[in-house]
Amino acid sequence: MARYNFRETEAKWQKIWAERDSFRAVEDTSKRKAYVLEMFPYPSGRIHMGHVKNYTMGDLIARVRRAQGYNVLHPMGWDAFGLPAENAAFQNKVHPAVWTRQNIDDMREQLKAIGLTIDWSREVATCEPDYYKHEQAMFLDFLANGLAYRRESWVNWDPVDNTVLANEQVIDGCGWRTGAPVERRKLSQWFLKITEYADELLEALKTLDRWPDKVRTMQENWIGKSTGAQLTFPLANRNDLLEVYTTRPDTLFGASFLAISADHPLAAELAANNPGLAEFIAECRQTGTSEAVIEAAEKRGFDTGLKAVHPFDPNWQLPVYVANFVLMEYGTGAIFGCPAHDQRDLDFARKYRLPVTPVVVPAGTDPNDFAVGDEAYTGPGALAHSRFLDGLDVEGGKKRAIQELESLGRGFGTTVYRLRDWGVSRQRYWGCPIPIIHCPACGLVPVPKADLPVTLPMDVTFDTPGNPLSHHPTWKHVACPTCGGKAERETDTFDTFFESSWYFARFCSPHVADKPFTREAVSYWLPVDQYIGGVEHAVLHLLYSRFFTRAMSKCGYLDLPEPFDGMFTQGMVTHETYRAPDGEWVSPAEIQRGEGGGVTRVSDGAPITVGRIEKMSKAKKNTVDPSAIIGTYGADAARLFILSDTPPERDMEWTEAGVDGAWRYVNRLWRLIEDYKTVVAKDGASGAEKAEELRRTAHRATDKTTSSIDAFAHNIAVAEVRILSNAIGDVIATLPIENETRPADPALAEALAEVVSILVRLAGPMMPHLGEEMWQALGHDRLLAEESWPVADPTLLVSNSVTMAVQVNGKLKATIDLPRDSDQATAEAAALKDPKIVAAMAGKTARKVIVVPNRIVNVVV
RNA sequence: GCCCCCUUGGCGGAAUUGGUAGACGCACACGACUUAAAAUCGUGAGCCCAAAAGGCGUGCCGGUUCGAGUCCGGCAGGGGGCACCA
Repeated sequence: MARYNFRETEAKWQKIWAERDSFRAVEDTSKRKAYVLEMFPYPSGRIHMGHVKNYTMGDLIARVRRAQGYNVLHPMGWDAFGLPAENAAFQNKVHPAVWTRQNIDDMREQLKAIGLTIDWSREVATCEPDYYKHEQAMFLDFLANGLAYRRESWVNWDPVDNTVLANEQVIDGCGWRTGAPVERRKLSQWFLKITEYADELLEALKTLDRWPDKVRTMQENWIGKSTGAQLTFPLANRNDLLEVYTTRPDTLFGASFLAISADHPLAAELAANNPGLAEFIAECRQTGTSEAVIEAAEKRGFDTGLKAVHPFDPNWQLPVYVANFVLMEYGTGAIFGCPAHDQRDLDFARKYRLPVTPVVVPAGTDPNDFAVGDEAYTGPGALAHSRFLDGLDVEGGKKRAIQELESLGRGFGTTVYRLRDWGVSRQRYWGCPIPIIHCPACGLVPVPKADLPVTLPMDVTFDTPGNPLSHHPTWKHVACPTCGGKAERETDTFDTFFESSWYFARFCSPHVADKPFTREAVSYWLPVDQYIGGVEHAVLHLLYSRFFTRAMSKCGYLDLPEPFDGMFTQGMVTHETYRAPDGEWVSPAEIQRGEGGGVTRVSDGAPITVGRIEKMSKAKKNTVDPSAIIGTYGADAARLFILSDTPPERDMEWTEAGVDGAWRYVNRLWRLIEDYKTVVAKDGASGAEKAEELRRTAHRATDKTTSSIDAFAHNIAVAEVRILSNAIGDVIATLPIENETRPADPALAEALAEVVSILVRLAGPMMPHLGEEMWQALGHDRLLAEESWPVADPTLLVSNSVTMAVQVNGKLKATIDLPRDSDQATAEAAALKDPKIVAAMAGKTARKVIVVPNRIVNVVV
């Protein structure tokens, strides 16, 4: 029998789906909708296995929902702005726009080879003016609504990419793309006011019950809500106040110093007349922000000589230091130090010989016997040495202290967030221009909406470092829209996360020209019912999009709090790594395995060391090209392997053996259909019984496959399909082929037809091309893509007899078959009669017998 | 340092949520077909024991329970997130 010809078949069905426009989404308010979305790709030039995994998972869901009668929106687009295009332009002398559009064309073809149910008529590319003009208008609306502003601030500067990075884009003190240690620079930047929604974004996490806990926790930590008090310390001999934030107002009587950040305005002022302090501040700024540096950095301070007055005691003065561990960006940039109950404060106090007074002591401890050594006490206890707070617990002390501060007018209870506003200015060319004009007379002037889009000039050069837009001879020179005088365009562009923060809404009506999307379209399609992507965006894209949805709602674009109703984060695709004797990484395509399991390089026979299994990366050369895989095994085999191997949220290891096994199953399924067509269901005593059993298997498989897909247990769904096909194969193997002319058993023939139809429909979303081919082979005129999902008959999910386990003292000794729902007495009697149980009881009498109906009998002796 | 997750055969992983541990697959071994190989089909397999009987088994120690992979406490190992956050 000929092998299944995937090359011909996959091309054929892809063509038919395209010709029939099978996957076009049309709004129809009479139908329930399902918006299935996978994170759109950056057009780097080639798709990778991570894309195949992502889009295969989404496609499985989209196909199942379609079969279940949902009106499905499953679009695709391109996150097309970004630095790689500029790097390519610099290296290959090709314009970013040309490079990007070529990559999009290449990758679109690669994606189509996977056989996805994408509505390509909705494709968008974020680098096109008809996309980004809408976000320019949106930005102006954000500005008008107080959600965008410009401010000079310390920023993270990536010295390799020559641009500013958002806090979310700095990982361990290094740029998220370049890995270069970020520098601190003070620049004027545009910010989006994400902090305005800090509390809403935090609170609404509770409503996102179809999101992974991991992502919700990460966002919660990132937002970093803390409650405490802000208090005022008057400075002695100076008509000035110092504002301090603390989460522990209860420990105020344990204070022994104040410390301000090196970036605090007061520090700068004092440094003007104090060279020693100026030098200390300069040293602080030099200290890097990387983990290693911070870990090693000593707590250091510089005594300013100033004294601050304790808010609860006008006669109590505390020294004021500038300290290297106080951050200007958090709280007020100033702290009070309570060494007994904070480790950093303790380290600092020991170094500068400051008092350490415990004011919280563990329950049952005498305050006068309690001392703090090298470790600060941060646990619960009773307040002591704290005047009016004495005896209260920590929480009570906080409340009482805040009450006192408020009545004295020296402070108030407050909430502080770790979340910073989102800096969106980037000093790059290949991004969306920020639609602002700097006028020497009028200041910051928004580009009038009628003049949008502000488009990128095409005649730019990349031979000088820095931003090509500011180098351009003419582009930035414009007349001020307000006064008509000479003015300059903003030459910064938006962070590319700006584009990806609203593309899911654009997909709802991608062709409207005068607005980003229509109200009707978004109110029908949004929120996205199922979003799928990598966990690396947990606090980047996923947080920005949530903010954007709220911001767009505030500006009247939408009426929606959350963009993504269901979120799923997929695991990565990994592969073994290979190294040649000279230490060079070797790609999987260049190696071969010998008889004895030895691995050598194909080109020169050099022995290869097999290394750890790691995320596929160009650096380690452990990548596998999806197009090569699809060329060798077909898209269906690749899809099946991805779905079957590992639970989707975990990292999967890509192996040749794995995809080879999937390919063999594709063939086996195809042969099964061919065999089915040649056999005849013969009659006999067992025919009806076999028919019944087969139908039970199929309906159980339907039930489990459906629930497994809904629960993202794709590997289980595949296993269920295999169980069903194995069962069908077993039955077919017992039947004669047609030319033996035996009379047919109608019951078995009917059951086989039903069960084979179920099998093909269950397998279709996993292996769609094979699915269509099998469906056609069964004689159907309609496409499988237009057929409905099988529904399990509940009466076939339970059988009439059950096998119960029988234990003696909790250890399995026998199993007994009983009619379903036998009563306890029957089960007990049957169990005690079983010879194995009699033997295991060794003549003893049962002290107790536990019967769980249809499950287990446990005899206790 | 803080927070979160994970640990089941040679491997990926199942287990109706406290009730027959190892579904389904990969790799392996043996057999059939073949001149031979590939492909295909069949059989086997957690570990110990020659086998049966039996015993032991879900990272380790303890607990709850008639019964624990599942619940509780402690420990070890691995992974992830945040991090001088007051």
